[in-house]
Amino acid sequence: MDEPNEMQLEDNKTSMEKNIKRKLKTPAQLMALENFYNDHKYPTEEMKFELANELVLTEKQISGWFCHRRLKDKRLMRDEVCANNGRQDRSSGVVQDRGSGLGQDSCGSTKHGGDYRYLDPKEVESNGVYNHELSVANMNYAHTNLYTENDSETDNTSSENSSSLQERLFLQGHDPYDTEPSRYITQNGALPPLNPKGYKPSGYLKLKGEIEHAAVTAVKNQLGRNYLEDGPLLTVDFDTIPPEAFECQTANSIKESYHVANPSLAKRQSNLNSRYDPYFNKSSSQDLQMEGGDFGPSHGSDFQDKQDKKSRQRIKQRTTFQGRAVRTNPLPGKSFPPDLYIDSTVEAPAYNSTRNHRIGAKHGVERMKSDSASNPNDLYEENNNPAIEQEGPLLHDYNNSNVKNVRTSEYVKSKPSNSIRNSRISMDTEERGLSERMAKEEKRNGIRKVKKPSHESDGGRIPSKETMVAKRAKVDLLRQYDIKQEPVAEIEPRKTQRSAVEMPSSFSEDETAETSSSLD
DNA sequence: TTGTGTTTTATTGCCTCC
DNA sequence: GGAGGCAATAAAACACAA
Repeated sequence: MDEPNEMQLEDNKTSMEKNIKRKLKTPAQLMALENFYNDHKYPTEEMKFELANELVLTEKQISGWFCHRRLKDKRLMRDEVCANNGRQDRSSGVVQDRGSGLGQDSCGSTKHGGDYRYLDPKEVESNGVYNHELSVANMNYAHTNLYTENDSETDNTSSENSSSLQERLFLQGHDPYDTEPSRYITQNGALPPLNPKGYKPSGYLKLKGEIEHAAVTAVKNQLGRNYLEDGPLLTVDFDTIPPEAFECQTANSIKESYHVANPSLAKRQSNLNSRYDPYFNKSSSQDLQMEGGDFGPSHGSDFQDKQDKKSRQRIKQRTTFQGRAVRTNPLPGKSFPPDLYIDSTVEAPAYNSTRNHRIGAKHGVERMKSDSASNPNDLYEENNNPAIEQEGPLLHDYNNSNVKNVRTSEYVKSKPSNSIRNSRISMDTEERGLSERMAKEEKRNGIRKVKKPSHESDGGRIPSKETMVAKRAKVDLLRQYDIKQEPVAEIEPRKTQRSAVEMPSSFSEDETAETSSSLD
């Protein structure tokens, strides 16, 4: 009777002893996991096994990581919903209509009616997509294949996997939640067809997208050239729009929406950025060195450290990453998807300011670069880690996965961003993928007693999806394209703009709704 | 240098589904 | 009943401010 317990205790002991110090995943592992997670949020056993083998992790670790990763997304979504609800309360019905009939519910859950109820998260995330032989090394290729396959598919939102949908949407520049100015509004202010390629989101995406299009279009039209010609002007001038334009204080509310609705958000965003910036800045400064062709000699020196610190402090005050690496094709030999260029050239620079934060966001993976630059020997703690020894295979594959990476960066890039939106980006997929589960969760939560006030419910958490996206974007771009960042000095002029945190960088849904509501 | 806050990882228990 | 997933929790790792 007690034996199993004792055995268990012993096992736990040993396992605890083994894991006295929990080990952080190596950047390579994280990157692989993240990339894989993009495609398969619910990996099958086989997938986990393969992943575990490839990454030299246990299946348990893989499972745990995915589990936590999902939780993380979920949490972000929850926060976002909370934040949105807070703001929506102050806005008029347009916003709320947006979710009508869609089972929009209160903070912490997303019940989706319509098409998504047919989605089985598991099936969608794993089986539905995973038709390729799995190998971490092939993940990106699989992804690519998935793309092309889906592109040729007819619209069947209810049956397609959410990831592919998401990707396709992004690939086509049609984030249903998003309204990218360069795409969604033409020079004459008319709405372009929702889907030039024939894809049309159904259900929630469809309704939401259309509503937003109308709303956004209205605002965009009103803002006129500033918006159409140059994004940043929009945000910069946004504050100066006479109150009459919005019939009352909404002009301010737009500007302050984030702070008002969720002051902690801005604060946390700020914290986040400040926290993450150094990582990037570090790499940034190193990139500058790299640009000069000076890679190694100063690594690890005190001088270097001090310089880094100083430069970090200086650069931290600036806009760090302008996504220019994406804007200019760093690899003349390699083709960038047209979207990228369109996006880069046409997209309102206002987005850049926010993108800066996103791309500049730190993550362990990001450190991979900076660390590798600063201390090659310290790239990985585990020199004996086969996965790292396989850095060849592992990283090499990523290096080869241009399409994937471009997609990823595009994924980041093409989105007008703020912390709220960032969450949504990932949730587009996951909400649907998890909708069923979430519904159950809802159900369960109604019955289940909360043991403790969860820290998750503070509603102020900064979506680290942002960091994920930023991480991927930066790492992918920098690593795979060996991008040389442009000197900060070139970027500096933008620092006159308010930070992404402070200003609504784009027509996010809420802002749009607020403005459009007053337009009515 | 230290305290604080955040993120990440690991573990455990419960629930749902097959 | 087992497997898988989620939520809660603890703790390590990390970054930043004072």
